Amino acid sequence: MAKEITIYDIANQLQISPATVSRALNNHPAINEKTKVLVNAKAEELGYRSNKFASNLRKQSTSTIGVIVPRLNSYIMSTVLAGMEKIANEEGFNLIISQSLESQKKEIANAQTMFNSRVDGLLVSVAFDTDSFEHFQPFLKKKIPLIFFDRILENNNCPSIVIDNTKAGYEATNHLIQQGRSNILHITGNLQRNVYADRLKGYQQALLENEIPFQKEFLWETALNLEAGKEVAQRIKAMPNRPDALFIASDLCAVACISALKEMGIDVPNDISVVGFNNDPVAQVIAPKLTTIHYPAKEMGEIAVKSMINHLKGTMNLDKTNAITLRSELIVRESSRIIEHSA
Amino acid sequence: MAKEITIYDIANQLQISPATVSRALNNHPAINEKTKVLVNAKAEELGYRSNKFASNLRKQSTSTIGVIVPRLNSYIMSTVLAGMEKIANEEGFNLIISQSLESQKKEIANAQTMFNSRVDGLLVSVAFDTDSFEHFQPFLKKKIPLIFFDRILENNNCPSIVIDNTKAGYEATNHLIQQGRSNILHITGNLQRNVYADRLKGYQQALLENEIPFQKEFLWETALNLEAGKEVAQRIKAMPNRPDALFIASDLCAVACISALKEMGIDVPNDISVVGFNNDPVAQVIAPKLTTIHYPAKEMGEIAVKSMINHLKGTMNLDKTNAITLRSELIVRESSRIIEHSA
DNA sequence: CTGAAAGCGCTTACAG
DNA sequence: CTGAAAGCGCTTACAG
Repeated sequence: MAKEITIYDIANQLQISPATVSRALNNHPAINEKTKVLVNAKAEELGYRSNKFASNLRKQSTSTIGVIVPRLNSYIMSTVLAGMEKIANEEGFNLIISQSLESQKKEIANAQTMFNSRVDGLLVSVAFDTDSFEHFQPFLKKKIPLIFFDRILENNNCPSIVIDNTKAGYEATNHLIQQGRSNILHITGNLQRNVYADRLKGYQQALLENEIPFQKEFLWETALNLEAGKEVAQRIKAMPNRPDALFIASDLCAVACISALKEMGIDVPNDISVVGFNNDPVAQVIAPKLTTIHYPAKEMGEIAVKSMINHLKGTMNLDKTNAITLRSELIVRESSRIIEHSA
Repeated sequence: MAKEITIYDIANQLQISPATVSRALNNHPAINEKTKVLVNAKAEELGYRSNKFASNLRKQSTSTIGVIVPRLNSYIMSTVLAGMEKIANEEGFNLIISQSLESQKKEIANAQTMFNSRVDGLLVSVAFDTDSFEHFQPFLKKKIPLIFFDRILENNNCPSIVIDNTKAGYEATNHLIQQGRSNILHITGNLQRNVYADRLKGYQQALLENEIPFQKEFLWETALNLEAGKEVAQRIKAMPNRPDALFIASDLCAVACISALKEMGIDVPNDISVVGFNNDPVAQVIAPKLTTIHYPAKEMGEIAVKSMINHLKGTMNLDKTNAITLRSELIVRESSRIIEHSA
């Protein structure tokens, strides 16, 4: 293996000190422009590459941001991560990504790994069953900034980046009511999580405003995945009094449910109208096309990393920031349009 | 900020040398078991965490594997990454992930960042338009192992992890022929990429064996995304002699195309049967359900990282490995069954 | 089984 | 604008 070039090699060849080389390479304002040019040229010539480990060791910082997500392979999360990677890459930061696989236990292990990796900051969307903040305490103690996004933990003074799930839930439900529906079944995930709890709040609020009583039997907590969608359809089929609409907190689940309903001969939207959540690409390719809430996933990722980096650079202080709320949007398509069909 | 605990603190409190502490912490065989127990207990007590930067600097290795993918937010890639993360996490390695966004230019920049981050190994699936190996040469020169997966670059002595795309393409096409189809349109991506070139080979092979002439007009190179699927449907509608089957090298594109065809009143599978590729969850939730090739994405990610780590640890030498081929599988569903419909 | 000592490649407070 | 020197926290060849 060829020997690595260091700042000492550059310093020797240029007959200047390593300190000057280091400063020139880092574009230190006190260094003469000509020296900088010389140093950079020589660095290029020798194929120098900075040793981040020496630098990190010395500076006691890592330019690395940790990210813990429930899973990598969901539409929302992979899109959030794509946004995060984009900004981190542009800003010269590295991302260390790990997945909790919806288990608090794995999330705790991941948090510890992140801690030991000395990430400069941590971005977290929590698992289905996380009910403790304990594993994040070490970060706060060390003043390592911690930002929650999407699925957040409350009451811990950490900033969060979310959409207004209550508003989104309200709009989804209200839209169904405007279409003349009143027996609206709400299919959701673990209600311990803000995203689902808030969507439920919005659902209830819309019912209340329209003087439709909320029925516990019309609230189903599921895994919100493909399989859950099929099961929901089965259960609906068996109901003596079927709902006339569904508000399902995930598109993939909604689409699986619609597909199963159609196989049973139940017409969507005429027998049952459906609204999903996320604006997953899948929503556009089924028939009928799925009405849903657009979730700004890429933007959420970009803003999360951007906020973190600004905070780390000191250009923005997050300590006073409580929450950043992004705009979501109801997208009406055929799955909830009862009167007319699309051409 | 509380002061970080180092091995010197442990050494002082235990009245032994830092060298012994270091060895005990790393479970060095020469160290007395009792000493190890003592050191570990004290480390725990003081809240010690190893400084990876000092360790990496000294050891000249990083326990970090770089991954460059075309994009994070596709079903296949996010699933591959999920598999990679799982193994890396279990083995105590970190992953640095970046996306080329299908551009060679960005891929070059990412490769350089990986190089400067001194990854111990690099895993790459190349962009649509990558036509040079130049940006990977620095890794080979430094003997940093490089493994290609899914979209590979050939003739460079790097091991690759792939499925047998030719066989998969053959099976998909042959299945359509067995169903009585003979005007089979093949929708694919950039043919510079092995995955698409090989699927085409399989397609041609199946035609040849069945004495169906290959027609250039029945091979369409597209972006293989949702929009492309819609456009394909438009173009088909305008054709005087429409194909009776489609083999589309991506499920999402296939599903978008089916959806558009149905809106035009073209029946799938009776007018046109369709086979996709990947076994994206979306394949199961449309009507008709999509016949496709199951792509072992998670396994591919797991094997890629596992192979890399084994190589780095010296338990497996990759230098003689040319390619690891994973099993793919044709999954027949309704979109290509002409005779009978599912119950 | 343990220790003393050197060194990995940087950065920066201090001095000039 | 530049330099000398110390130190970040480890690991390991060498010695005993």
